[in-house]
Amino acid sequence: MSDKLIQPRVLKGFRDYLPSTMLVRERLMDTARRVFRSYGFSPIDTPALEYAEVLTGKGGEESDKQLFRFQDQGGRDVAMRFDLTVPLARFAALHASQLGLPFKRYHLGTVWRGENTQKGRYREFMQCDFDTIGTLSPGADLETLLVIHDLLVALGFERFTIRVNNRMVLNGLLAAQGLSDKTVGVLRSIDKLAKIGVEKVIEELVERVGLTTPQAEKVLSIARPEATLDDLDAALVDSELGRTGVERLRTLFDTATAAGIPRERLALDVSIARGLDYYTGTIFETFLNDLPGIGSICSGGRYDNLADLFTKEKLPGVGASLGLDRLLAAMEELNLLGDASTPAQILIAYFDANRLGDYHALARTLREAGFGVEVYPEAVKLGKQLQYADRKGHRIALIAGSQEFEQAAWQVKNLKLKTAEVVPAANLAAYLATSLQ
RNA sequence: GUGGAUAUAGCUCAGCUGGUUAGAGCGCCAGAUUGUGGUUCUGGAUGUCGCCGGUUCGAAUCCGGUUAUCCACCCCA
Repeated sequence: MSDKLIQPRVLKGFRDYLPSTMLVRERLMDTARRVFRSYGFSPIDTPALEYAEVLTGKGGEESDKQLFRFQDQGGRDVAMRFDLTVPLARFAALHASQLGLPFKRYHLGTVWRGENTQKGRYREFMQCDFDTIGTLSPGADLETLLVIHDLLVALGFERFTIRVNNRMVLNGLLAAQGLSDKTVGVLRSIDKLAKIGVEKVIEELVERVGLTTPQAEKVLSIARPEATLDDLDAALVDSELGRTGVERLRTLFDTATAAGIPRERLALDVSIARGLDYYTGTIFETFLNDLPGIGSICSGGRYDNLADLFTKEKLPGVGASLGLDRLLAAMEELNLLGDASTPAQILIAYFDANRLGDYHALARTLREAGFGVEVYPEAVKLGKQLQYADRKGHRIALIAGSQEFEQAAWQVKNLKLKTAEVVPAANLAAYLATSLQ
């Protein structure tokens, strides 16, 4: 053998997933799929690798810088997808004629960004996107909000806030004052509101963005967190665009409430900007109340011109993206991850060395009845097998030796409750079903 | 991409101004207990001190580089 070993390692920002993490990760994915499908979204998939020109140009300079980009073996200029929205635009432009509009799809996929890492920020991570394209209706905006809400609830969260904004509001305000060219700078500054406070933001708007003090104060009058829709209307008397945005927000809040979304989970927040330049209307960001610092775990919005680069056909859309791996990091931080590392709830002990066939016969019967069952592979002493079951997170251990086989019964040990009971083989499946509920 | 901090056993960390065989707690393994797990007791194993190089009689300790992680900026899921 070679005496020089290769160091086992992974790239910065890339990670291995152990069973205890992966079990949760797959459960989150299953939940997301279930919720998306329940609203009628259909699955699609697209390649991880695209022509670089497909991915550049739409997300802005920042995303171009973060692309993993290289030449393939045929000399083509290619890049790893940076998100799932731009590939959707390409996909929709390519297949528009077969899709039928409006088109609702979901897409769970890995994306890659060459940015610096931090907790909850990786270079490879999974996004769970859902979008509705081909309609300008406020109904689609509402449905997007409902999906975000129901998704979070289905994932087991209760304390979260969906912050809602509409890009027209700020754009309208700035346009009315001839400040349209300063939009990006203004957004960047007011995005820091929660971190650095009102005064610092005004300072920055004046010194770095170049607004006058009254203009900066006007911007802050609508961007501050306590602002209400009525405040917005008052500030936007001379901007039709801005008032349209406020009207959209009002409709969204009203219909969401009518549809049964608890009002305390929604917040108006004109300061959320979203970096990606393609959003044109409604914008969503979702924060966990118990861990806001990790950032938005589900973001999205309305983009009315996404496919413009690829087709002359008008393809507006609205949707959002769940950051599965960031959510996972948040759950780890909040101690919401279980420690089970097996998907099988039942372990059958290999107790009597001559009964291997009997143990596996029972395992197969129980699997047919829908249980996850593992048979311990070696006939080692019982204590060791139980310890294994305990550590792996099996909930039930089934044990049978000569005594049990004589009475056609199984000892059922509940590892969590530390109880044991002898159950006739005929009743076993029913007994397990109730105790595993 | 910019600035800063950190890197010692599976985990959390100690190791003072460089000095012989690098430590603790938890965990792990074995036994007490050859039909029963998380408690207790007894015993045991564990480390290229992130990696590469330099200074030195001598480096976990000092210096340089490198890689990774964390924090801030930027940005974002």
